[in-house]
Amino acid sequence: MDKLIQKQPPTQVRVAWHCTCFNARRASRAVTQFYDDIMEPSDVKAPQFTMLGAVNLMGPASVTRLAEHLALDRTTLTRNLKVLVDQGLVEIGPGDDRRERVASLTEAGRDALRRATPLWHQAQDAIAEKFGVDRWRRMLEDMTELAALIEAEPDS
Amino acid sequence: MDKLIQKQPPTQVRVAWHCTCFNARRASRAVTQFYDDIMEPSDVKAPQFTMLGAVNLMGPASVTRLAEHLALDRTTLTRNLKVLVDQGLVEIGPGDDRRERVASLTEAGRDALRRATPLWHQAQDAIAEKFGVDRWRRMLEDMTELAALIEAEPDS
DNA sequence: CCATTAATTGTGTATATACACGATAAAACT
DNA sequence: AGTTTTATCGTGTATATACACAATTAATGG
Repeated sequence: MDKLIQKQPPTQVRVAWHCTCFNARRASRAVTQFYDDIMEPSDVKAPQFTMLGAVNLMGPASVTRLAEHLALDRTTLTRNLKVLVDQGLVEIGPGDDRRERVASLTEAGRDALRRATPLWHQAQDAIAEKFGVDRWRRMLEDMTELAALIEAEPDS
Repeated sequence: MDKLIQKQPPTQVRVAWHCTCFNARRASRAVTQFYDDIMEPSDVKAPQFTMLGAVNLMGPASVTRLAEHLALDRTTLTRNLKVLVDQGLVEIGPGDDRRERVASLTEAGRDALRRATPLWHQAQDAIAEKFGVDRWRRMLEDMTELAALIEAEPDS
C-alpha cells in the first residue's frame, strides 16, 4: 500500500510553473534583456544604470551604504563597482573613516548617466504600455513590497 | 537660460525606485535567497530544483528543448546542467539526432528531487502566507505574463 | 592604556546568466 | 550527388550574484 506513484507529470508541471522563485527569476531575465536591448546605444547596461544612479544620488558613499540602498550583498557590489571603475565611470577613494572606501561618479560617469537616462525612460514606457499602465504600476509595487518583506526577515 | 540644474536628487530617487528592471532583479534576488535558505537541508538550491523538475518532467530532452521550456538561454542551461552532472544528479547522453545531447535524471537526481520537494512547498507556502494568498497568486500571474510578453518580442 | 569587540572592507570560490563565435550534423535545393 | 542552408551544440569571455574567510581600523570596557 505504500507503492510510489510513478506518473506524477501533472504535479511536476504545476511545481515548475507555480514556483515563485522560477517566475521571479524568469521575469528578471526577461526584463533585464529588454532594458539592455533598448539601452544598448548608450553602452550602459541596465544593472549598471542602476548603480550609476545610486552612486550619483548618494554622492560619495561607502560600499556598505550603497549595498544597503540597492538591497545587494556588499561583496556583490564591490565586484559590480569594479566594472564601472575599470570603465572610468566611477572612482573609489578613502573616506574619513579609514576603513571605508567611498564611491563617486567621474565626469565620464555623469555623461554616461545622462546619455542613458532617455533610453531608460524609453524602456520604462515601453514596458508600461505593453503591460498596461495600471497593471504595471501595481506589479511594480508588488515586487517592491515582496522584496522588502523578505529582506526584513529576522532570520532568527 | 540653458544652465544645467545641478540638484536633481528627487528625480534620481524616483528613477531608482520606479525602475522595473531594478525591482524585478531585486525581487529575484530576495526570493532566491529565501527559497535557498529553506531548501538548504536538501542540498538543492532553488534554481537547481527548477532544472531537476524540468528534466524530470520532460524526460530525456535535448538542451534546446529544455532551454525553451525554462525560458533560458541555451548556453546558460549547458553550464547549469554541468553542475548537476558533476553532482551526479543528471546524465547527458547522445540522442537519436546525432547533433542533440539529451538530459535525464539519475537515481540520485530523483532522490534529490524527492528530498527537496517538501521544502520547496514549505517555501512556497511561506511566501504565499507572508504576502497574502490572493495577492501572491495575482503577482505570480503578473510575473509570468510579463515575462511571456517580453519573450514573445519579434525584435524585428 | 591595553584588550576585546564591532564595523568595514576585499578575496577565494562557486553558481547563474548571456553573447559572439565556431564546429558538426541534418535537411533542402539544385 | 554535391552544395548550401539550417539546426544543434559547446567554449571563450564577461557580468551578476552570494557565502565563507581573513585583514584592517574604529569603538568599547576595564
